[in-house]
Amino acid sequence: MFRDIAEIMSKDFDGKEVSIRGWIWRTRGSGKIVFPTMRDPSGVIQVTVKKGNLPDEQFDGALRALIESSVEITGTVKADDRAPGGFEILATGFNVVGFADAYPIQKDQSEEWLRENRHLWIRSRKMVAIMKIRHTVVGAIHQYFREHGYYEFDPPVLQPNQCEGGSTLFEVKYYDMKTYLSQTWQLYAEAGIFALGKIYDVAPTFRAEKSKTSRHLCEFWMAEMEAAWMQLPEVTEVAKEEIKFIISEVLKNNRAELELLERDLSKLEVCLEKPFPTITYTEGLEMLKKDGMKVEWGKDLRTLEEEGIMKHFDTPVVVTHYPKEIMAFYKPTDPSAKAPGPVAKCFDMLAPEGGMEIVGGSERDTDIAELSKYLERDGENPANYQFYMDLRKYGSVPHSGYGVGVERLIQWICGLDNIKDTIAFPRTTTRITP
RNA sequence: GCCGUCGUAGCUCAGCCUGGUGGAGCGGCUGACUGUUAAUCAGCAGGCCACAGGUUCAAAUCCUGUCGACGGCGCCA
Repeated sequence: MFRDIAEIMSKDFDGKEVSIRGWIWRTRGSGKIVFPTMRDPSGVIQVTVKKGNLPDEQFDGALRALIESSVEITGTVKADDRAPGGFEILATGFNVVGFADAYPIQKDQSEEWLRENRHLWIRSRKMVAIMKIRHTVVGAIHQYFREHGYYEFDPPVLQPNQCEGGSTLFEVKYYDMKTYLSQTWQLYAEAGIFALGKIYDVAPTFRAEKSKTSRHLCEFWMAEMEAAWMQLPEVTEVAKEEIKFIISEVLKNNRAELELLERDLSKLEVCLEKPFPTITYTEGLEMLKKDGMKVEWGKDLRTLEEEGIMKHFDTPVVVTHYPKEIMAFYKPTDPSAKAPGPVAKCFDMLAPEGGMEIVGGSERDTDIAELSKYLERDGENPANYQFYMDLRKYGSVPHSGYGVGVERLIQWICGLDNIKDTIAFPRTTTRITP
């Protein structure tokens, strides 16, 4: 019976014989003794292989096996202060299943090299920790929505229309026609709510933005929700509650991983203790003006400005009511809002420690004339949105939704410099391999 | 799209300013060592100096162009 390494790193196993299997993480040897440190998905443990304790050909195998060789080991667990982690296995059997070539990833590595060798780098302790946290985050999203009466609803990935701006679409050959990879599920979600009421999904999203930043991927996962009858004030509260739940699940399940990533846990814990504030775009600008920043009403918040606003907060913040003119066509004007110009019933959620946008959402416009006007503004033909307009003709209701950038959320939760580390195989403007 | 940085051994880099026989560390291989934590010590192998032109007696080094990678901005999640 093979056991997980994490399981045997305790006093209960001290002195007992165990078998493990995994890969050589580090190794060091002399003519008579070898110290391979083994890893498996659960953890690492040092193994001590002494000549004479096992057949000579197995000792020779231990001496010859390079990093990442796959091995089955039998031996006795011993507490030993000289071993990293406090426990080691004194080997009596060492069966090399697959000898590894010289491993290309060593101690001095450039970011570029690690991306070139991502298929191997995901074995690293750092990537394993991040992928385990990702597992918790995505699981929490499903759990949150299912426990709150939402149905999972899957939209098509191949879509004929734009939604967030035509220049950022990936075009796909579709028999003798052309179509595009999904930028959002939104148009289809707005149809789905008339059947299911409250829906959500977690799905891949494709945007051909030419963004070369540490916060952008061309292929990323978006966790979206859409709900009939829901209006802006309510939907922002749903978003806050969802994010809070995700953070609590990560803190509950992934403390060891966060510590391995050297994440300051207090930055996450404070988010469970306090409510997330809601401010308007206009109020945000006032804060920036008080800080001496030059800002102009009517322009979108830039990275610098989002960072400036978030200096005042240590939890995520919802910013509502951005200027109507700079928003996507489906975000409706809020006639009752007090602002220097027309503003939309929309919101972003900004993360602390830098002001990254982790959520974007809005109420959806139900006025066919308004929708047509703003589609034309964007150079689109409203006739191509027949099905979308139909939704306003057959029992229209107020409704709202938002999308969470899964990788952005993970990046902030893990405290990572670069979003490319939040996903096993990142797709960027310049990389589609491995 | 704009701005910036960088392409030299399998990896990480020095050398370039001031042109003159290509260097180090790590990794690999051989050998020594029965407690290593990025082991140590001795030796060996390993290079179209991104590519293409140009200047020069002579180019990794100077000039021009191309390609590639990375980062920042804008835009977005």
